[in-house]
Amino acid sequence: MAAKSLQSIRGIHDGLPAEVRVWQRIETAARKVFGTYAFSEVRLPILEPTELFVRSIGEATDIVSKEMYSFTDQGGDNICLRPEGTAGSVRAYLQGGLTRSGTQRWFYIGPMFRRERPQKGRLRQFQQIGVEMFGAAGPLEDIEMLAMAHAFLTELGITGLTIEVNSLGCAVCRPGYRDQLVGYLKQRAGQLCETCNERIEKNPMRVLDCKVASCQAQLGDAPEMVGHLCEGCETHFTGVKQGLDALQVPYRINARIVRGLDYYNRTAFEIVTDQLGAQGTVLAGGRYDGLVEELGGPATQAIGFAAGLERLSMLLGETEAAGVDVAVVALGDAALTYSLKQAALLRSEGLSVVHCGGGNAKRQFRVADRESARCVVVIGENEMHTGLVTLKDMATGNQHELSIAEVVQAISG
RNA sequence: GUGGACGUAGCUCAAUGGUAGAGCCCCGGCUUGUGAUGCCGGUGGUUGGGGGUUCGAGUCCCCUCGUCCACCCCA
Repeated sequence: MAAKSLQSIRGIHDGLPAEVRVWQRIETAARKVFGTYAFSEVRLPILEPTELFVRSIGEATDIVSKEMYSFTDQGGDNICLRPEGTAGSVRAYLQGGLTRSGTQRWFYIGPMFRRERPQKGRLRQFQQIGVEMFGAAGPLEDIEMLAMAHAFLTELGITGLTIEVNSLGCAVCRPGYRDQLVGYLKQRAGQLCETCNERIEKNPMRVLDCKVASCQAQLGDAPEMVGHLCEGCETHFTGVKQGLDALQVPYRINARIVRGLDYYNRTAFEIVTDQLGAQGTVLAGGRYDGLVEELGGPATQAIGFAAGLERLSMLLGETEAAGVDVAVVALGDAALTYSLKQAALLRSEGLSVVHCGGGNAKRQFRVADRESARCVVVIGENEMHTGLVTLKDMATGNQHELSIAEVVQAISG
């Protein structure tokens, strides 16, 4: 608590070694699994024109209306820190001229920014692992997307997750359903909570998953989107369900999943846990068939999802530090330079080596212990003369005089 | 943006309005070529910051910053 004036910004945290180890575990799993589905990594800008998100996410959404870090730069351009990854991906897809290059399967890992009040599982700078597929027509891509998300979380060994799937309909069937729902809600407006009354006009589907018990009590027979799908959406949704069944991907229909962002249609899904308090959504996504065209490209069906790295991390627990292979203890000033050379030799063989800094033996062994070194190589004047080193196994306490080559053999083998 | 809880040593936490402490960690010694277990000693704090009440504030009041939890919303 010492230096008060120099703190990171509220809700923006440091990734220190213990945390980053867990992130890397997640990233490794993502690269492995997404690779098996032939997805390629993209690295996209963190700064984007503000207009991009206004046009894609929707001006009325909370993200755009109050959560974006946007500002005017020295040249007068209105730019912002990206609040999510899909809009930028679409922008890059179009800008890169890839609309005639066949299906694009992308994933990315990186920070996103939203100026919200921080709480459990919610930060102002957070990291997402996102996946986008452009040129994804049928239910088949939806199925593979869900299967890939499932495989990813399975690879991580996270249990207690539920895959929830819904269909949000499309421009054909959603408006009619919406009207019907609004009518239903208006009849019961008196019994609904204050926020739900605000939601009736702004985002009526959100009323369906209100947490207030008295609201839920009113909504038992509320109309649901899945009961009002047009023929195209119905066929699509049925195809998705059949495919998931065939692949034995466990899921349940949650007719009350709502997507906050304007661009979603048809398949929407969330993978949720009950272990993270109010922020139970660990991974979420869906289809956004209209967005590419909306942003000036050719009509292109697309689907994607994003997972919150920090939320996943909270479900995994600590990852043990790798620990160094060898700690070098140099005894006597005469052996210092020589010991540095021996350390370099060990490193050139690929071992991870810490030099304990010379000085008294006890201190150096304590350093070796704190570094969780598997072995200590002791180098003093005796060793300099014989050309050998003393290798001590820190677990057993046994030690022998060996050549460097034998040390490498003993540790690697 | 709204509401609630909290902020004391590097960490985890004590201290009826009356001299700021403990455990762990760290450093040193017992042992100048041997760690993790022992014993002895030591460093470390403007009690988040600022103001107020009081003879006296870590403790009470106000403001501010931050953390956590929830709402809103979302990964």
